[in-house]
Parts: sequence; C-alpha cells; structure tokens
Amino acid sequence: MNIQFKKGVLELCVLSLLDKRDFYGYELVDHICKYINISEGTIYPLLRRLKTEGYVTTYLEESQEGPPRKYYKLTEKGKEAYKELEVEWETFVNGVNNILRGEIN
Amino acid sequence: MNIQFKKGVLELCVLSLLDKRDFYGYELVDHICKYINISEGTIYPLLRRLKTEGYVTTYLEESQEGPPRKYYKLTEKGKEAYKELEVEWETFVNGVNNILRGEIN
DNA sequence: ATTTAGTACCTTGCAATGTAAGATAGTGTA
DNA sequence: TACACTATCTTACATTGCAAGGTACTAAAT
Repeated sequence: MNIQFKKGVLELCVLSLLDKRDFYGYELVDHICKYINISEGTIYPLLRRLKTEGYVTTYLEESQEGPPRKYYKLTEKGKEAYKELEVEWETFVNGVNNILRGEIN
Repeated sequence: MNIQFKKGVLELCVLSLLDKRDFYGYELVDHICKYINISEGTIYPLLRRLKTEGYVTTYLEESQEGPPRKYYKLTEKGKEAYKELEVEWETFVNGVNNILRGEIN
C-alpha cells in the first residue's frame, strides 16, 4: 500500500467514522484497518491534532478488558470540517480520474 | 485543494500522461492543472526522481516559442510501475469509499 | 507466582513529497 | 526598453504517516 496516498485521507476517514458515532483510538485503528493498513503511531498524533483544532472532544470510560478508553466525539466545527473535506476528496478523485482516463490533445 | 491528497498521486498522473505520449515538463503542469492545481516547483523534482529511478528517459527539442523543451519518455520499467501504481490507487480509493460509506457495528 | 497475550494509551526520530519563492534564459510584442 | 510568455531549475520549509519503542491494565496459561 502506497504510504503517500494516505496523506490527509486518514483524517477524512477518522472524521467520517466519528460522524457516525463516538470511537476510541484503538477501535478506530481496528475499523480503518479492515480496508486500509494503518499503524497506531499514526492515529494518536492525528487524534491529538484533531483535538487541538477543536474538531473533537474527549472523555474517558473504564473497560473490563484493559486500560481505560479515551473516546472521541465530533464537535460542530468538526462536522463542518468533515463535510468540507469530503467534498474536497470527491472533487480530487474526480480530477484524478479525468486525468487518468482523459483524452489528450 | 488539500495539499496532502496529492502526495503520491501526482506521480501517478504524470506516469499516466506519459503512457499516452511524450510530454515536456511545462506541458505536464499545463495538462494536470486543468483538473488539479499543481506548481512548477513540484513537477521538476518529481520528473528528476522518475528519471533517477529509470522510469523515464529524456531528450531535448528546440522550440520557436522559447527555450528548448526537455521531453520525457516512459521506459518499460516506467510502464510497469505505472500499472502497479494505478491498481494501488484503485484499491485505495475503494478502501476509502468503503470506510466513508460503510456500515459500522 | 510468573509469564504471556490482548487491550489501550502514548512519544520520538525519520522519510517522503508538495509548496512558495526565488533564479535563469529564450522569444515576441508594446 | 520593458514586459509577458515560455521553459527550465533549485532551496528551505511544512505536513503527515511509519517504525520502533515505552507504559499499564486484565485474563489466561504455565
């Protein structure tokens, strides 16, 4: 899997999942890994960044299976950022497809 | 336009165009810019990289409208790299779409 | 009791790539 | 003479994902 392709897109994936319900970090890795390989060393800095930018808030919850889980919750600002990023992604993919399948003069 | 999205994808776009015919750098910027914003400072280092890796060869041709043009031509190795990268891109986009539109448990 | 495996969090240094902002130089026009 | 367009290139910088580590809790196996 080309590492470079993921740049910026993992943020979109995380925002998309958080738009559906709250997740904790380890769980996000698990879900994303079903389709795109991702390491923990990626997700935690990313989540910290999202919190710094005010896109998410966090809360702790105890677990019976291990240490406490830190859940992430999308803010209004986060939802707006998600919508914008999704549109940008669609536009981008369309642009790339036009180039890949496009006619040349 | 999200800069990060472009990481690695511009290489794919350039390889795709070169798979159709030879281009010179300035011309590649022009074509790609129809769909994806790209600066010259990006394309020339990228092309140098492609040459270093043996994906392209170059030749000069004079121009009536300015300085000589350096044309880039895909090698066999470059064609193979292009095919692989294209498949990776398709797989990646499908993975992202599955996450974006996917059901969660 | 101790080790191992799974869960769950985190940090640091590194690699890769796109950008801005410049430089250089040829051609043609005002 | 100056400007705009064509065409090449370079350097310093910002961003982000990864590998490789660390910490700590729970439960099962030894």
